[in-house]
Amino acid sequence: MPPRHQGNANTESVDNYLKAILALSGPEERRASSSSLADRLGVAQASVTNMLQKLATSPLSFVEYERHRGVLLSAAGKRRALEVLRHHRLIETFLYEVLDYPLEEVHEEAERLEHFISERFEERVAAKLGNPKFDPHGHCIPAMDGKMAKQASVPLTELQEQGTFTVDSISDQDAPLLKRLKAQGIIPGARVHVTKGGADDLVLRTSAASKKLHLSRNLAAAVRVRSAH
Amino acid sequence: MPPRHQGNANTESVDNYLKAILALSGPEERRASSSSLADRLGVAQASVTNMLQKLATSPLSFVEYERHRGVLLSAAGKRRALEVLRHHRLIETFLYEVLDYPLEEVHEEAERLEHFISERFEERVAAKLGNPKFDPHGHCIPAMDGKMAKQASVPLTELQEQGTFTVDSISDQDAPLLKRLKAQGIIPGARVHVTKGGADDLVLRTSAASKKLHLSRNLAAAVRVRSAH
DNA sequence: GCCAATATTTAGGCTTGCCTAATTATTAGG
DNA sequence: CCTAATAATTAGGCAAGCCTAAATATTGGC
Repeated sequence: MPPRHQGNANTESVDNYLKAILALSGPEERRASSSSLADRLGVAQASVTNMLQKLATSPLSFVEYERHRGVLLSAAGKRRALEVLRHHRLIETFLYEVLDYPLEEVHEEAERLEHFISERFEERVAAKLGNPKFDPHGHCIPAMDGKMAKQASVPLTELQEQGTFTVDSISDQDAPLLKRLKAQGIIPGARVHVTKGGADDLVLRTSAASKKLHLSRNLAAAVRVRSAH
Repeated sequence: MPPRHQGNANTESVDNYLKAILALSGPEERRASSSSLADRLGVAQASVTNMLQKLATSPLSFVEYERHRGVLLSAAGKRRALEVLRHHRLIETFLYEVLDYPLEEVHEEAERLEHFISERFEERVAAKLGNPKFDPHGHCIPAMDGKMAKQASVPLTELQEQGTFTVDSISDQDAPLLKRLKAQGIIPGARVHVTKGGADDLVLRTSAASKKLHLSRNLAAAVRVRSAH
């Protein structure tokens, strides 16, 4: 059979570009620069330009791209990116809840599998888990129609006042770091009392251990909190 | 980072060639011909020759290949093929047992995912399932060390005598066909009484429905039985 | 408003794995 | 045992995605 050659299909690589654009655009949907994409994806800048040109040209038109001006997801692109994100977070939840993975290992596995599961798999996993709204890092799982709740949390590093907060989510980007947070009881849902809000040395207390904790900027940046109820 | 370029790594494609060679070699470990591989993999013969040459040349040496004489798995190749087969069958079992997939859908999903799961995933799934020995089609799941029980069953089409048998396994290759077998109660473990052994029209009775069943050659070839206890 | 620093794009190449068409081996029949 | 049919290989190409190096835009500082 001749290759489908449908412009530019849903390959793993395309999915990864779309996901990266989604992440870099943020809630305000800023244009993402080629270099930021190259950074995030770990490829050369030229590769990014190349792919963006292909994506922009493709009849599927996942992106709106202008030379030297960065890129933005189209409606179709956003839909696809959110679908992959949904896959990712459902898989993470599944690995954690059903297969008892250690929290810090779910991301890497999900990153690989998200590209290859079928609609049926997605549906069955969601059903098994009771259509969860959040993954084990506390991140919101996009609904099937792509709708996703807005984030009302703030990184620990940007906290304005001291006080008591609930851990909303922790970053999945760095496994060893995540493991350290976990070891100190900083997981989604945990209560933290922040007693010193310096940018470089955050002091807090968790409800688990009553000892004071010092968080480096690194660690603190990986934690988002919201007001405690 | 420079590409690993380690001769010929464990790509999806390589895995599929190794699996196909394993299947075509059979228990007697016959040499597999290029054309049979091309057939099974749905690629051109030239593609097979090409890949076999690469595999044979690679330092990993997964195969023993001789021009015009077909190919055989090396110890390393067999090890790898059995690992992928283990992945495949564990995933099938998992989809069936844990995610409640319809039997006829597990194969296709497993065929895709088998290449991408980690060792951890394999280990966790096996644990969750209690280290199963058989997949839902009745096929033996290779152990971690590659050991696999010998098959003591025979296809319905090669039955010498009439009598009562236990369904050992049913083929996973053709989903619609599998669905028809399932609908007639012919699934692993079912008891069948074969009353007429003609090659083209097999007549039998299952313990479920007491009506007589006629199986076409197609269907019968997809069923393996063993003596009933 | 110009120029250097930085960001981006173009040009040209590479590997993987596939393809078709043409060629060469092997094998089976008379 | 030779030839025709069949099987396998070689030759030459293509698309996807990546790369480096060279060229070109954009931008911030003076």
